[in-house]
Amino acid sequence: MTAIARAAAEFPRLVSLDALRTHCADCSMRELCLPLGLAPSDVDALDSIVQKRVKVRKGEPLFRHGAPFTALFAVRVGSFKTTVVTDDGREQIAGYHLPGDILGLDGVGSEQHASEVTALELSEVCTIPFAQLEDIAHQVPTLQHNLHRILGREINADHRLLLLLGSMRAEERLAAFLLSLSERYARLGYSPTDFVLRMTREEIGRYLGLKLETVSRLFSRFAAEGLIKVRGRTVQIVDMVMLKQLIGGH
Amino acid sequence: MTAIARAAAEFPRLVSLDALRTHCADCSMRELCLPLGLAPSDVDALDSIVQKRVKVRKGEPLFRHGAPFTALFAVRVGSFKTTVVTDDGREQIAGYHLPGDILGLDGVGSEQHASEVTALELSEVCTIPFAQLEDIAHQVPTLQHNLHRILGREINADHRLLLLLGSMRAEERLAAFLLSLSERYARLGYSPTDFVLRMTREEIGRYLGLKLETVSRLFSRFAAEGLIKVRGRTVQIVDMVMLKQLIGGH
DNA sequence: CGCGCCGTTGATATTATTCAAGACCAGTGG
DNA sequence: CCACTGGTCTTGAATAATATCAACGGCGCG
Repeated sequence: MTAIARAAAEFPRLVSLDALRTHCADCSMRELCLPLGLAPSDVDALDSIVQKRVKVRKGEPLFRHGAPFTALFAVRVGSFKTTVVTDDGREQIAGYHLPGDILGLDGVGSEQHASEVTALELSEVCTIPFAQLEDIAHQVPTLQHNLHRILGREINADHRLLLLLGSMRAEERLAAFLLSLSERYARLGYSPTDFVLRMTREEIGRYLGLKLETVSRLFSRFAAEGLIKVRGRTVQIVDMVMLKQLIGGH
Repeated sequence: MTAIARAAAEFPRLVSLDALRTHCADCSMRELCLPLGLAPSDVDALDSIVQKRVKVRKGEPLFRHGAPFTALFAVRVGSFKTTVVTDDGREQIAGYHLPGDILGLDGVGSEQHASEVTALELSEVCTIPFAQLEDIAHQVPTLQHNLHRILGREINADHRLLLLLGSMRAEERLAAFLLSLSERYARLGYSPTDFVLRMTREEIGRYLGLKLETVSRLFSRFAAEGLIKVRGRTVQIVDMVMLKQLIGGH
């Protein structure tokens, strides 16, 4: 593991204290977020409604199940989980979110959030009031189009998870999970092979539709088979090819 | 050949397109579909881009996995399924669709459809070219808002299915499936207790993440317990209360 | 009438869960 | 500095749930 990759994985980004407002134009997530492809003047328009950064501490909710839907959130720093619950309290984690991701999309379909978003570590988001976003999107076709694409990509991500939950065996699920994290970290400029999980075994299980013991056993087995190295939440992918072959190996 | 291509081939030019046009204003699905809450003049604007009805025969695809995304479709008559597939060919059914539902939302996130939609019986859809829909939505805020809500509701529906697949036992899944169908038929003005399934046991299984034998056994068991009556695909819900209690009964 | 798909049911195998015990690890206070 | 504590993680053994394999019945359609 390189020092840079390790540092990036282990420490949340430092936040400069002097900037009170978020400026999309300066944001390192610009190209992964809503402003993608916008003209500078349109980025300013978007900027004007984006409220200043909000810090969320580890374990704290950004919004709760049933809360009124007023805004979307863009992850700047840190990571989050989205959970859905049954009437009798069982939970399913519908997604893990990294910088650049947009949170709260589940509220777009109704007046209330059907899910709950919680920080997995000290994190930071930009708040984007939805009514105002719709107004500006109405004037800026590219922004409207970006919003559509973000909603559409959420649907695609959910479909991939449905496929995983509905048709894959436990070992395939975990392999797919690790590979998906790898890919996402790579896209953010981090190491695709070395990273630190931000969630517990139980949370991984609630995402993959498995019990925590099953997840733990699989980590041990993957390590014994030389596919990965694990030490607690630190994971190193040793044999990416085999891991990929594992999916679809019936 | 997809249904659209066939329709284009089958209707010669001498047939007046106007006569074949769908008019949202007259459509019985008006209040369940995109035009909801639109002023009459705005309905006309939407009408102007909605292409003539397309018939899709049983088992035929409306569009295939990987096909370029150009349009959304509104179900007028009949029913459809949306399927997602793994690289190695395993399928998951992500949704069943009834009149008033909008199909093809999975394409909004990219240039191509990630899923495939197939008719379960002789069905009929309206084709809504997406680029033109975005244009009109740009002029009609209510329509833009409706589009957002439709995308958002798809996310909510997917989340409910994730919850089902990730956290429910087989019997709970089937009960939830039957209750969800019941509710949707009721909303369409049909009986909430008596309906005919349009899909095979295997398709139900691919939706619920179960094998067809398991689905069949559960139907038999529910019938033996007096919850439902089954004859082939004809289902009658006898004890709605018990069926609801079954979910979350662990 | 017969063929093919669909559905049911039984016996068995497999997979993942449950229950249980203990190890590890970081933080805390004596 | 060390023991203590609570949460997390690992591992084993027994159990439960669902899948698999297999046979057969039935219905609808050509």
